[in-house]
Amino acid sequence: MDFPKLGVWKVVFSILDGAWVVRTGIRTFHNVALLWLCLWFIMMHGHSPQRVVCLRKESVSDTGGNSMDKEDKQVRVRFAPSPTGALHIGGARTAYFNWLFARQHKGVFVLRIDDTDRARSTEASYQQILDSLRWLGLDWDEGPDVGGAYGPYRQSERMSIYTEQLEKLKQQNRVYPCFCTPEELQRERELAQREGRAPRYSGKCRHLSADEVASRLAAGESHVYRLRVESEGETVVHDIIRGDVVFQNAEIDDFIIWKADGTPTYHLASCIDDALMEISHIVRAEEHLSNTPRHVVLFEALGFEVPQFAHVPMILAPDRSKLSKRHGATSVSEYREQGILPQALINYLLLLGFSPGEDNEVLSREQAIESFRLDQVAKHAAVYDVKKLEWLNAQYYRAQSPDLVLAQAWAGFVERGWVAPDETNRERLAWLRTAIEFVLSRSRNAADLVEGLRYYFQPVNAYDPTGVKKQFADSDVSDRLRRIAKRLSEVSPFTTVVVEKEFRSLIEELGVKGGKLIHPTRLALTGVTVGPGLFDIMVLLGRDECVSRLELAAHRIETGNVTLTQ
RNA sequence: GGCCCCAUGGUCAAGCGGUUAAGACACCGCCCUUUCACGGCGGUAACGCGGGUUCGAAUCCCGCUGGGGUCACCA
Repeated sequence: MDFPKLGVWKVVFSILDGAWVVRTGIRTFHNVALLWLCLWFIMMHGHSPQRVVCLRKESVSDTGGNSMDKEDKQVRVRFAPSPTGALHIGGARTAYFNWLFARQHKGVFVLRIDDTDRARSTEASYQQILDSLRWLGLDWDEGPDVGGAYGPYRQSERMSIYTEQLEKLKQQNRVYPCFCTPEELQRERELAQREGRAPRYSGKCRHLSADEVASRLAAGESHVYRLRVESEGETVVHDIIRGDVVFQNAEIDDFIIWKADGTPTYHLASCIDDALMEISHIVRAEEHLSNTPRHVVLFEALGFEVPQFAHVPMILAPDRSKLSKRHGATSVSEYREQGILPQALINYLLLLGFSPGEDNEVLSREQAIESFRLDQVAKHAAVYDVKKLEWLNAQYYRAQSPDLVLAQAWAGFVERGWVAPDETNRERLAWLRTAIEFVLSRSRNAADLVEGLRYYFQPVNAYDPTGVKKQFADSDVSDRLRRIAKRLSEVSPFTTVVVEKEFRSLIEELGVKGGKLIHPTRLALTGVTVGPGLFDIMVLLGRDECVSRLELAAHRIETGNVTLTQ
């Protein structure tokens, strides 16, 4: 929008203002005056109010578009975990946002392993991170295992590249060797802390004479390299989520970019890789925001273009502290072990810090790609809520077909001895499928399913205590159970419709309320008070089993053994 | 402590100067039902505080408070 038009727009908006006043009620003389002014303006210019509204809508859609689409530069984003532990849910979300952004812009999602810390990096962690990402369905286009034109993708394999870039900086006198020992620096930091100063490097080695540097280097004295940072001016980080963030250069000290052991620090390696891998947008956790001015300075020192940044907020524990082990599951693999479905976890992660709009919060990966907007990611940290994750999991879990659930749960069934590993009996499998179908709608996860299925496979050795109090209390309850058993033993065919008919006729004969028979029967048959429809359970259990369980329960009630059994 | 970021119900989160301040989870009722779950209907519950700017502020500005991050030869 060019400048002269702005004035016109201002007037247009004033008119809209006036229209608002009319609708919301005229309260003040001022508003009345404004209304007349508006009417006058409209008449003078021959605009109807509808026309004006129309103009505004156009202006909104003009400025509301996604500016990314206009740039033809390819989107390249990366997720760069350090293999020093499991993939954290915070990391998973960062990876997901990167992935979404890449997929949405038909860009490239790069997986890079930031393992410059050789002491803490482990192969097991590397494998676990890859497994977790795959499980979540976050596929990468370039990475250590799949290769790509910008490899290698493990920093430990890129040492020659870093050395080369360091040489470049040395030649341009952008860095200088620093001989201060860690202990010395530690002492200085502590002193600064005590005196209330910012703990910043003093610059002691910055002005060493060329001779001294040469001789100390020749003597093989241990040293690091620091970047010369201008203390004048300011560095601006353009952040897609937060807008411009300004840092005074005086706040940035001559930070270390090369360690004494001859390896680059994270800052150096990361910037070199991002530049050389032509990363267009760095989407990473908020904890890096404070480091970003250093990175901007580094990119510039290296002579590289500065990529765009987006710092996504952190995920906090319910007490608003940093998420840690004591808050329960924090890694993707733990959720996986707990029976959380990847679709559910990924969906939940999206909702943490982003609102897809509309009312639907249960959305597929494809819908997520479509609705995701990086610039609309929340600025504030989110507290994670297991309850909502579990609810989402239930949504996905129940939506699965019984056959799929059967396949997934099979190993667990075998382990419990509920099915033979090589079961091929058609009736048995169909029966199992039906049992699952009835329990599935009442299950939030695999553990619920197992619980709901238990009594089909195991004898009832305990009865729910509150159920006993309520349903087994009547003096004639054991007698009723025996009569039910007797009646059932004569039912044929033993199918839901027939069983229910017989059951209900017995209710009538006895002249009691349905619940008086139904509830004790359920408890006798399953040991619990909840579950699928009673007649469905009966048919699945089979006539003989029902009869014997009813008689056993009756016997236990009569002998007072009902609460003692284990 | 310096610097940086942030602030709407218990939690997630709409909102972009005029709204009865959405929606979801959780919680509480009611309905459905042989129980439970699902589902349906309804309810409780929020703009951290103080100053401005404005006819009008959750929305813009300043301060405070609170939370978080960072200041490593970790990433």
